[in-house]
Amino acid sequence: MEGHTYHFYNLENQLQERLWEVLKAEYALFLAKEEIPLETPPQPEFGDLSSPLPLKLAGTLRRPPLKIAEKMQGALQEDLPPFIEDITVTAPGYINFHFNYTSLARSFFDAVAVEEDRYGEGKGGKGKKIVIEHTNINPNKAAHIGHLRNACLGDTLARMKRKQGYDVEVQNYIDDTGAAVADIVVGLYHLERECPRDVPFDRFCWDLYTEVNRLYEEDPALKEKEREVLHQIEAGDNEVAQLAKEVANKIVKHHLDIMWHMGVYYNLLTWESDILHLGFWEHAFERLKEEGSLVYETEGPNAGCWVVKLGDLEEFRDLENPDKVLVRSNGTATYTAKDIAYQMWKFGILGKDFLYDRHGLQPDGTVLWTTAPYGNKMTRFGQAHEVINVIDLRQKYLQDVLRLSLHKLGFEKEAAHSIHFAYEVVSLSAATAQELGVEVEGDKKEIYAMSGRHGIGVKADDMLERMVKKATLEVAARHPEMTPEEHRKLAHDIAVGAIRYYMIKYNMNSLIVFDFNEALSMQGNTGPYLQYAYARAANILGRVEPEVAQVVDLRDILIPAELTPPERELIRRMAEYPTFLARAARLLQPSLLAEYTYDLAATFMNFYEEVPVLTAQPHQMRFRIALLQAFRQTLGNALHTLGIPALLRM
RNA sequence: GCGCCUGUAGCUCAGGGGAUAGAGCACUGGCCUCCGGAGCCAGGAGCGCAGGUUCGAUUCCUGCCAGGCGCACCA
Repeated sequence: MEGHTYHFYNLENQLQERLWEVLKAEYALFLAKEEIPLETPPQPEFGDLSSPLPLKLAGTLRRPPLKIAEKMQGALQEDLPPFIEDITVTAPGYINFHFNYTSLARSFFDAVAVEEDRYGEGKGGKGKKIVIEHTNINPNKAAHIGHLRNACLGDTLARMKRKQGYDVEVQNYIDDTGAAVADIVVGLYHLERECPRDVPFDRFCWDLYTEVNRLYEEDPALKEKEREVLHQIEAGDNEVAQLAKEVANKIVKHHLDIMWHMGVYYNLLTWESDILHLGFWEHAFERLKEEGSLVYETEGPNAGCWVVKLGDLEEFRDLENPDKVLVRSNGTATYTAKDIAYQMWKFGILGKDFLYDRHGLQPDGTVLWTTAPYGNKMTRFGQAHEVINVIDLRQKYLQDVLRLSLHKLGFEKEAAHSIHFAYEVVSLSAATAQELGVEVEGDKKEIYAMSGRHGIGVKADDMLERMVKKATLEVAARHPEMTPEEHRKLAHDIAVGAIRYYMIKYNMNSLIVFDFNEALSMQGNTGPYLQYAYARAANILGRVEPEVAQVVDLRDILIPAELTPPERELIRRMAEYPTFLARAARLLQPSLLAEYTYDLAATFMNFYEEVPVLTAQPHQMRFRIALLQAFRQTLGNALHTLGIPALLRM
């Protein structure tokens, strides 16, 4: 694509490219470049990177794999990236690439020197806008660790996509008109509960929500009150609706506060009440009726409803009643209907827009906007190429309905660009459930689901506070010279690192069984381990004599012809950062980047133990200082992508 | 009943058609005259079961077993 101007960037892609070319030239074979296998060999004798491609092709080419490997080896040698110094072939048919680490280091140093904190970024997303919706906590109670997983995943995803050049708009949807808020209003208004002065409002609501739901079961008349409140909220312009708005506002404040503590920021708050009052659905309804894609049923189970027919789609064929009702026989819209209108707005195809206002400045210095009943017109929001909804796996069916409905309603492109970022939920281990006072009894279950309705769950700020406390003890023990405030500040950053890493290190299909013991760990494969690696590197660099530091420049530092194994490993890992970042962003898989970053830190830890820096010979010391500078930059960039604070001391 | 997801070391998880399946925790034994021991090195132990496809399966397909979650004119 770019001729043969080699750069270590996407080292693997370049080798795939070369293999592809050779395949074309020698065998007139065309394979998808991503399908050309490359792997890290188990033994150093087999090189640094190798391909079993000949084995794969032996069948189709009807030749012994070893012969194919040898022929390809010959062709490959005619034009090699500078950091490949040798190609060997081993039985039964592997092509092995051996790096020239001095040349690789040169190329890598150049890139870091030029790009600095942008090292590793890509530009594949240039000119494309993505709307990412995450957090979306019902504004009726304190946030818990399940919400934390959602926010950490969503925020990391946003950071990764931004670093691929995408224009990312992060939205946090606030359902301020739903049953959840109504239940709190029932408690405050009808049961006349009051929040004690010394209790944070979100915590008070956590308990109130549980109480109200318990009372519903005992007293059906109270459940009637919920319906009444919902009607009043929808109608607006009354005392109850006002109270609901107040509740939602206060709770959202708490939610934003904890998320900001976690380093999670947003661009826009979208309020369901605005969607409601602006008539998003009614507007969409008219459009869809005009286009004839909605069906009015006159018979069958859905008689009297407007539906979207999903029965002929493969996903829904076997369902008992596959069609989705959007407008009930009483004329009201279902939740899915509103969701469709909202999704249409995100893509800029609704033909209607919100009004906007500044919500305020976030701690990172960016402005948070909000939809508002009496705001201003603005054109910058929505209009996405791609929409990613970060919602747990349990919503899969509904998200499928949403996407397929768009498809059936004639918005094929938008349907194809509607992505459900689905992740498994967080549950509680038996030990943690017990600690929270959940009745464990004799049923011996291993895991306990969290439940807002039943008040079962670990609150996000309890989690953070416990983590901070633990980290404070550690920091205070190590740094008696620092003030308690400094201890607390550092501990906070460590806690954020620990929690964020914990929340994204599992892949999305993996159910997190939350256990305090494990989650509070700061050893091994954890966030603080990454931060510790950074602090150690920074510590060495801080001890470099100024006159030495002056002469170390990544761009012209002399790189020894012979490098030690830990040096080579470190160079290789660092050079892989752009590849991993791009892959994690493309596959929407934050855990891949977490894993990479852990490997990078571990590789450095090994280097740290094995290779002296400040006590080495002058020329070697200078090179190793440069290596550490590059490491600090690379790890720092990776940490930034993960939203984990990089610390000079800890 | 139908659909989706998951079964890998004692525990929590990576990996994924190819050369000896990797981490962390826990356990055992080592490592500070040397840049911070939140660390490093070493050790034991594992792909749910049965078929199939393939030169090659832990990976792909089918069935079974076990667990989780979904399948509204609720939000």
